[in-house]
Amino acid sequence: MVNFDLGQFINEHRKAAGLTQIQLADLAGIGKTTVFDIEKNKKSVRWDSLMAVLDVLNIDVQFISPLKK
Amino acid sequence: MVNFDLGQFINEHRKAAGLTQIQLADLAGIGKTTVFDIEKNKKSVRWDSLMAVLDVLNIDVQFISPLKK
DNA sequence: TAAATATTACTGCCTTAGCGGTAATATCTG
DNA sequence: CAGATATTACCGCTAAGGCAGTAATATTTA
Repeated sequence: MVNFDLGQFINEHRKAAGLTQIQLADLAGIGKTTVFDIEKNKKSVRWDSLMAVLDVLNIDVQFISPLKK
Repeated sequence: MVNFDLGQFINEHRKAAGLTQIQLADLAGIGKTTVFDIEKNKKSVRWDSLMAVLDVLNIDVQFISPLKK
């Protein structure tokens, strides 16, 4: 997961879903600017904004640690 | 990953690491208030703040989707 | 129990993410 | 190519996240 390009990952999934940035923004309930920022790997976006996008694109998030849970 | 309690997950890892909230905040380069908010599952925190905490605690993030990568 | 430490909560200030509107490119499509 | 569509970029405004300081509880430890 080092240097993982989340922006590109999301971009690919958005296009695979046949959505424009504006459509994705509307579905996620956020602004188009934020979608653009996320795909450009802006790190200071809000966690819930990112989650909303991942949810629309059916992308799951997993937290892995040596202290397996 | 439905209804995953990230706040508690982080709380457990912080204690396993023997860190107080203030120590974790300092190591992550963020304020103690933010660490508190994260452990309380505040969703509107910034993505980079959360990442900084996960990094200190050696927790990896993985994004999973049907369109396997 | 008492003292020390940690967590939770609240306050006010400052910074900035998020936003829509707009426009300039870039890309797709007939 | 020309038109339509999409992406990228920039602009101010506003709401709210982040912060240190402080204090009230809660927890731990001697």
